[in-house]
Amino acid sequence: MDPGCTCELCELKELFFLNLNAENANLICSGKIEKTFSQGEVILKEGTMIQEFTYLKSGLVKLFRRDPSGREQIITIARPMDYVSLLSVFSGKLYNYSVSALEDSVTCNLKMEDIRTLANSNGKLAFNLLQKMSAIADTIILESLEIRKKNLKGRVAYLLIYFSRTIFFSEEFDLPLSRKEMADYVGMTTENVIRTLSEFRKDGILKIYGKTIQIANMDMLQSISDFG
Amino acid sequence: MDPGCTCELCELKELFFLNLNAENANLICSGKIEKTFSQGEVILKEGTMIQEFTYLKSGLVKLFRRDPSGREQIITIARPMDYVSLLSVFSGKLYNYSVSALEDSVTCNLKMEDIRTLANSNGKLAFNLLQKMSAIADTIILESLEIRKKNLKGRVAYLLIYFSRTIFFSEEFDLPLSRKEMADYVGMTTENVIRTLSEFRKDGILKIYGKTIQIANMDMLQSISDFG
DNA sequence: ATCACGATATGATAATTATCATGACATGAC
DNA sequence: GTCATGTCATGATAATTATCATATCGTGAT
Repeated sequence: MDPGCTCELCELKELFFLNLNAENANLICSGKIEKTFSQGEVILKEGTMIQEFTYLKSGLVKLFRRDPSGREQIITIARPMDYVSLLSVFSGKLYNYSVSALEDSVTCNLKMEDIRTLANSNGKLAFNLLQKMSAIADTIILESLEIRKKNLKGRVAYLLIYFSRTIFFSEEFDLPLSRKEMADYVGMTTENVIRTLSEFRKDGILKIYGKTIQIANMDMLQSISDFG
Repeated sequence: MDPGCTCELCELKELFFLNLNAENANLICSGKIEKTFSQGEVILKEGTMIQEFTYLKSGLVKLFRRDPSGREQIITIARPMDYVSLLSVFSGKLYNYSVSALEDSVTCNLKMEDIRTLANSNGKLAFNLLQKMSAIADTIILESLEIRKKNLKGRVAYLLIYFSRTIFFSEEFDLPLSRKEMADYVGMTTENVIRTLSEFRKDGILKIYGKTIQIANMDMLQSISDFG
């Protein structure tokens, strides 16, 4: 009954099984393809056709786009249980952003056509997808607004707290991004990201060992993020 | 057969009639309530319960939220044919943004419960809603990313082009926002918005008569927006 | 009409942020 | 191993942007 979808903890699977009968769930599951990506590999490329619904099974990825001058702008970071396909998947024909692997990652790919057909004939499934999409879009929009209104220190503080609370669930973690990528994320220069991190270190807010960050004073960091 | 939905050009109505049978379309239409708002009036308030699906029938509105310090941050501007209810409507219980009227506006309000019920039982409707939401979220996210990466001049130029192309379809228009609101939109100070406008005027890019703006050199404005 | 008030406008100055330069330090290619 | 390359780091300087001060203009209230 479930030949293709043997993964544990697949939110998507749950979604389908709650809303589809065995036959249709089977259809989806048997059509899925898993793909493996090493750190740094491109998973989806801006401007290419949307043909699959891509779900992140393990790993960590960044969504980004490139402006005409070639500079990268990071939209968000996604971990498993978030959809990777979210922007434009249901509205457009082409991806308007790229996705690449920050850690070794595995995706689960379903045919867009299957999802479309099933959603069209199954209100509950479509409505659940709608809720998920809405929640994800909400998060990204609010995140973007937060970043936009903060000053540099506030942005770096916000990003560190985001890693700590949302991605790693720990006050000590390995930065998944280079300083340059952090800069691309929050819209500042690499030098200033480095400088700000150094400053936080000097102020005793952080302990930094290369890529490893330990938040030594979360209260202070939080207030910098809130105030900035 | 269509007692309550007599408006012309209602994208929403079209959506429903394409996907619902007469009986259900009727259910939706007869339950709708129209509300009129004067310029400046609050249509939806951040933090309140989401009970209605609100559609803008005429006028122009701004979506915004307020940070703890009381400063307003404008998320986007919506004209008729855009959904007003979009963020969080399907994902949350409370609005996480406010909406107020920039011009005298009329909204068409449907019971959230009705939409939810119908969408759950009608895949096509839910899928169409999904596509609309996805497109709107996309637009807002890309808009926000554009603004975030530009410098002040670029932001003001971007905003003016946005008004010209997307809202008013003319190179001459009355600004729907005060200088302060423009500042809240693009995340800069009121003084700098004013200064930038003055500079554009001195450079012959704009002609400014109070709230009335005429774009005299669109090419130049475009390249400032692109480059900035 | 006068008044009060907010919006618009401009200048001076301070703070923030970017750019440029330089060097240390890793890491992979060879 | 050496070399090249890219990341991390810090300082000096330039450019951008915010803050503060002040003045004008328009508009609604009285």
